[in-house]
Amino acid sequence: MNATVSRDFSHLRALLQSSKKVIPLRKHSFLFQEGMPANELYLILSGKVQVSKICPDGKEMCFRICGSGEIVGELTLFTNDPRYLLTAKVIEPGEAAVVNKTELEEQLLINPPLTLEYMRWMSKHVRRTQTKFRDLIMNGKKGALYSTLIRLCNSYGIPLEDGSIFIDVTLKHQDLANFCGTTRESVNRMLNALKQEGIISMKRGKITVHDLNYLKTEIQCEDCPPDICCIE
Amino acid sequence: MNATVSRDFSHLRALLQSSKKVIPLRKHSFLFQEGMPANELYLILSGKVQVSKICPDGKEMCFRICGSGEIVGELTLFTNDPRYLLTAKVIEPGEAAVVNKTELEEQLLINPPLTLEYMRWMSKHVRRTQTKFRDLIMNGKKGALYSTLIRLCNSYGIPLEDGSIFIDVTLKHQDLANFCGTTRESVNRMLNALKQEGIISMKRGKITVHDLNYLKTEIQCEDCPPDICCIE
DNA sequence: ACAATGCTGTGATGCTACTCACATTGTAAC
DNA sequence: GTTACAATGTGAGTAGCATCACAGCATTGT
Repeated sequence: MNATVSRDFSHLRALLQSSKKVIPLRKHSFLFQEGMPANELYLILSGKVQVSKICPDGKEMCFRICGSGEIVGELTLFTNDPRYLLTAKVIEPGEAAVVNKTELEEQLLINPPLTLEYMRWMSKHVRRTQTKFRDLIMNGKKGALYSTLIRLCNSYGIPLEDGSIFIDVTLKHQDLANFCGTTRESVNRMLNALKQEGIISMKRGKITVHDLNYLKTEIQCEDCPPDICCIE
Repeated sequence: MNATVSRDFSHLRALLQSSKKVIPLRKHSFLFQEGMPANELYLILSGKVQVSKICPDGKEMCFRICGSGEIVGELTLFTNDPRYLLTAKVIEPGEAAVVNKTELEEQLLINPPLTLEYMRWMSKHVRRTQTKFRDLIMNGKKGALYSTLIRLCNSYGIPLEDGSIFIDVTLKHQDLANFCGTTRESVNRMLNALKQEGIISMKRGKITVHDLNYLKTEIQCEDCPPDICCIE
């Protein structure tokens, strides 16, 4: 994942990294919250940040988990809207580089290679979202969960010797439910069913997927490349 | 809607319109289909085109309906993927301007105002998709349908004297179902319930919404601007 | 170590939405 | 107009999920 980011988006990353301002990410703190004035965006250097939308009725919808090398807060670029629409919560401590929004906008307009990278990145973003759409809506809640697990594998999976994939992110059942648009209880039941079948196992809150193919065939996965089929 | 497009995206539109090649859109024909080599994109001059993804099991997921002034096929820009991922079907005859993909890519890199417009457009795209996500996933199938109706009003609604909104697109129940990720029967039942309540009425396959507010409150609409809350 | 708190597991219950089946209505073609 | 076919309407049965309620564990802080 990070390899992909650095290969394809080296200019963008370099620019963001050149930022002098680095801030610590403290667990459970917010990088930004819905409604806050949006003047900057962030490059995650280490740690993990969860981006989600809080609904008026208290429900939460998770969109992304961002790790090292990923950009957060980009949605306010080139819009008139001066406020964040989403909330970014730190789920694993680390550091982030801070970039001024106006500065980046200016750079993007005069630096063709940078422009190209940014456009390429946005295109990918849109394609990712479309595949996710299909998964979350077309195959019921089971499809939504399986898809989320597959995407977690592609984004944060560490291959083990026996072919299993260890997902190196701590997610509560409630968090998974927020990704899938379902309930904690449903996630719990579905995960337990998968455990029974030996498809997955869990240890200290982290999931290992033993049979990724089972998940893929269940949701009629079309084997889109891992840089499309991931947690955005 | 079209007013918005021309105001915000005049450069982009002008470039696309300067294209010498114009093709007719014949009803039920395809502008492109999934898997076809993608070398060009299109500006709809008149008529309407529906963009959707066909799933392996025969189900269809609709993403957009594009009318005059809108750009179709943009997702292949700046990607290595030489093929269309979606299918564009003509649902109302008209004409489209054809633009070479490579040409547009080159233009985009050397023409800053154009670049700016394109990025702005992509940002909007992503934001639209995010709000749609919440609507389709968080409030059940009723939320999905109501959201689709609201978006249709914003994109293709014609205000009537009595405050009602006439949606000027002919959509079968099955098409609406494809937008919502539900079934024809469910759409039928929900629409009939809305008719009973006097919220909507139908005439020759087209819907008139009499009480848009009812739909909005039912899905906890946060009144996002119409250029975000629309059929993409 | 203990209490307090948060997370996970599980049954019971009811609503939501899908499926299947078929009737009715609308529409296009001849 | 008549016929054929497509689209809509509706009932019955069922699967899928949400909800509520509460018990068992695990983690954290003091």
